[in-house]
Amino acid sequence: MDFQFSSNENRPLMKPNRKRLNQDQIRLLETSFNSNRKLQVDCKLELARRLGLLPRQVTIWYQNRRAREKIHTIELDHKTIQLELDSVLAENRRLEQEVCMLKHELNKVQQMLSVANPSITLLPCVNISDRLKLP
DNA sequence: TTGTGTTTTACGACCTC
DNA sequence: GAGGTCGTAAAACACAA
Repeated sequence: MDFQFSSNENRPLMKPNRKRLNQDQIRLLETSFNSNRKLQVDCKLELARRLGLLPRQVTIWYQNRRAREKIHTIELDHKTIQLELDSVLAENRRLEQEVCMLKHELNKVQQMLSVANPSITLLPCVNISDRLKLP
């Protein structure tokens, strides 16, 4: 394996000259990953042998693949929650409109009653709607 | 080209069993 | 202690300007 060195001679970096895995290597790793998210030792050694990689590289690939899957899952969850939130907000708007309309109707009925019988005490509709509010 | 954003490989620190 | 996650560096790559 090729190595490159840091320009800082006090702290030489031993970083391997990285090469991306080819499509065949990725295909085999993906197939293996889909059958088991956790890498067994014997499986790692077999994969490394078949792919011409170091067992350490197979380990790293699995770690990174799990991390990518986790990010993908979180993104999907986020989208799902966002859709649910949008739906709840839409329902909330609809209910608010309904409350407003009912308050209006109640007002009209109270007005009609008070005209028909002035001795009736009007209910403050604002209090009625307040009772509908959740804590 | 080249500047820039994204993806992939690799590793160290820390955690769990 | 082996192997996991998490955060990150940096190489590899894609692509617009």
